[in-house]
Amino acid sequence: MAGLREQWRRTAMRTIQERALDLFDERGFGAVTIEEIATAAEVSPSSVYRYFGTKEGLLVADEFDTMSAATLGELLDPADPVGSLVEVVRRYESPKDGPSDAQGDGRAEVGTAGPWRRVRYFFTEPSVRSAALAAMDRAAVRIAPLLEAGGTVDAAQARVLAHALTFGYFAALETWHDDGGTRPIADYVTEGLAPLRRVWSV
Amino acid sequence: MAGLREQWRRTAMRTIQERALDLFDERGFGAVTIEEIATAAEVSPSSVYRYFGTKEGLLVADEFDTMSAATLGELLDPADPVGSLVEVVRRYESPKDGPSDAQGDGRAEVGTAGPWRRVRYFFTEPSVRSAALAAMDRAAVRIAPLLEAGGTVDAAQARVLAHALTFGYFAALETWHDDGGTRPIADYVTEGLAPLRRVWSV
DNA sequence: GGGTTTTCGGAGAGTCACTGTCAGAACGCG
DNA sequence: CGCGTTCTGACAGTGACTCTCCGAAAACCC
Repeated sequence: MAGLREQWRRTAMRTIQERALDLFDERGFGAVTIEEIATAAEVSPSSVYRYFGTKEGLLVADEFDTMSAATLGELLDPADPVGSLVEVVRRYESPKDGPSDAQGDGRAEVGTAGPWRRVRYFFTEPSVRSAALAAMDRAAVRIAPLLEAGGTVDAAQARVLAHALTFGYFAALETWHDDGGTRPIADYVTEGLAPLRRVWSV
Repeated sequence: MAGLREQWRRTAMRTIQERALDLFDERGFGAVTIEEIATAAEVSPSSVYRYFGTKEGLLVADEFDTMSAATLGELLDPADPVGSLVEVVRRYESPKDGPSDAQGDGRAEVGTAGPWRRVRYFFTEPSVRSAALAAMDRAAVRIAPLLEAGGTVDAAQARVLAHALTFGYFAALETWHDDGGTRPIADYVTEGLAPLRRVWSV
């Protein structure tokens, strides 16, 4: 099913991202060129653009972008979107893949390993932050119709609430980052978005 | 008080923006270079960058960015931020400066004149949209501490709610734009953000 | 398994947004 | 009018990003 091409494409993308992260961590985002990343990953600069579109795209690869509408619909409960969001975060933030104790030294720290390694740049590099905001916006556009299907709000309100959810998540993520990334992200989302729950309470 | 320099700077900025809008409307955002804008406005490209930073900055000149914290504090009521936002929009959207009937033909249309002329590009040019999102984000960062001072939420929640407000406004603005821009923006904000009011209701 | 089609990565050239630096000019002030 | 400050324009440079073309390898068909 997964052809050779598709398979190689995935591994290539992962290695490109890892090499890029290595270079970014070493010398800073701005001081690394696409050409250097391409050389380090043993691909052409063209491929980096084909895969990720922009330099920021190397860090902001939105999982929601590739997620089908059906899958998204399963995850999100229109009656309790905040709860659904927390659940998604909690599931994605599994101990194995999460940032906690990735090096076995008993300490969790932002940017050491796991899928959250890249998140650090969301809040330190302005251009990356902007790209992350754009990703949140795209997610909101896809979530809005699902909220509308819930029934209690119209299309315009669903659009507003979808943005409130995704960017509220972003804000919670920043608080998590500012805190040093030790406690689970899901906790920050739960606490930070608590006031928003009132919107959907009877 | 306003020295000659400051005065000339302001008029220069306005003419640059107007020339830029003219060119954008005529040939599209992507097809116009900074150099062409500079030539049309009879300034150097350096000045364009000095004034606006980026090409998108020509369209996304955020009023909140230049607004002092004190002024912002006066406008925003922590007990009813949604109402404050509606009030600010209503005041800014005065009939004279607004998009309504600017040509005296009895029709209001998006992008014909007034301060809302540039808003059209927020929702048609991806890079401009991204810049607008970044401006909303900056506004949220400034608003958050004011919400916290209200007393009912902590810092993390204030950050979430500030983002919910600013990006909710953005969403309402898009609905307004999609509708053709005939009805007042304040109406869209009022209706779109209505569910968010529940957050602050007793 | 051989021939055809389709797809995809690499190479190269080109555009343009954006960043510095620097010298000169205009302004503000005494 | 003279002096220090501030702003402007000119210039060169960097690098992100786009576009096009070509060869190779995978996918498809028999």
